[in-house]
Amino acid sequence: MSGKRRTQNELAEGVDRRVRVDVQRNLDALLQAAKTMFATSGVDAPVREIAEKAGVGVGTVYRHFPRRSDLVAAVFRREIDACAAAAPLLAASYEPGEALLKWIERYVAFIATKRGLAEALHSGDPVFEPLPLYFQQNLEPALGQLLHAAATAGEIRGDVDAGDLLNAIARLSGADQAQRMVALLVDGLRYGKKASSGVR
Amino acid sequence: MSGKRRTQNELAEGVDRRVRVDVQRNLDALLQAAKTMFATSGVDAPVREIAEKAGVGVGTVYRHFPRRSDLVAAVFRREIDACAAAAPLLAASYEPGEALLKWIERYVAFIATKRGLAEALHSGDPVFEPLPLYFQQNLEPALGQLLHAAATAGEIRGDVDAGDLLNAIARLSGADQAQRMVALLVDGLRYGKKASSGVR
DNA sequence: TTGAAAAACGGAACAATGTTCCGTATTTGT
DNA sequence: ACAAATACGGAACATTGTTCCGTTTTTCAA
Repeated sequence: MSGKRRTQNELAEGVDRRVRVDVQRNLDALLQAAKTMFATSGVDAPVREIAEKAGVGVGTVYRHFPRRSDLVAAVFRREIDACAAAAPLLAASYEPGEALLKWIERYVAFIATKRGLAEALHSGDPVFEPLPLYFQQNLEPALGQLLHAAATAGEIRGDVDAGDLLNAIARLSGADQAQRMVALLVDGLRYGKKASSGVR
Repeated sequence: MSGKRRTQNELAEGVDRRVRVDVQRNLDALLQAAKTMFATSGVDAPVREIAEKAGVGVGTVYRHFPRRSDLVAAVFRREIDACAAAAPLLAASYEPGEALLKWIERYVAFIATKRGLAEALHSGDPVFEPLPLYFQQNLEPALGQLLHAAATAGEIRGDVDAGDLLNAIARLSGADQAQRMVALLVDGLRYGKKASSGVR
């Protein structure tokens, strides 16, 4: 016992203790429970209930997610990723205009299942700060591609900002008439398009 | 003193005791305080603070307004009325298309000053039930007139529902890019219009 | 003017929730 | 197997909406 092993409090930097198994287990259970809870009761589901459903104490929740919103963010990150990933797939399978429409449809469906998310997303509440950022960084490029392609193809006008559109749709979704309102917005996209090839 | 006067506990129906002066005074103070509070801190301002600013106890607040949202509703009713009243005025002073645009502008400004209202308005929360109804009943006819007039003049399409548009704008407002998004929505209005007379 | 009934008042007390704290239990590395 | 490190659970605290009730104010008629 003389080599370069680390006794208890020997050093402090560059450790590599592997993550404890219970941590991973609890984190998974938590994320799973939260996902279910958010889908059924909305993003305002009480932390206590989520913790209980996951079989852990609230302390555990808050150690992993300092703020309630961090949990929300974590749960949605996955689905956001999935939604973003759908863009290139659609772009490869359909013509520009069609791909754009289909992706928006997908996006609307995603937002719709998250009762209260759209509201929380952009409502001054500082607690939900991380979410919009992640949304933007991931969904904006995805939509941007589709938008650009469609504009190049002359299907829509070219001066629409992906971020704006993302926000607008998110805000519109959740309403009873969301479908119609989004359709109206999409028509707005076509309003000043340069060519008028594919519109009937 | 024998006529038809009511002694203390004589009858129970059809009384006409005039409203107590303190009631009116407190109600005014409350409405005023709430209005200010909502404008500065948003509609989520704590009841306690509003009560304090008005110089009354929370009990008084709740006697007048059973639910927190009732207070919110009362405060906004006035401004909603004012906004609705602006429609016929604009209609009389401008041509259909112009009047519509100006009113929407007015409406956007109104919504913008109420941080959080747009979100609360249509967010499942049963507490804010009375608001949407009042909005609809007062603003829908107002916008409906303008919409109809503009459609008749061929400035916009004729299949747009006033309620839908009201909701959509309310949801869009509050965002940083609200201006642009609403503009996009308005362009959507013009998309399928029958004639193309006044558009440059 | 006066006094009792009616109405309203203020704020303590209660309930629901987010968040923090800390004594205890679990896991890890030797 | 043991000690240090880490994580755990849940009680306790803070904030806010809402209810309750003893006290105060106002009204009305004599």
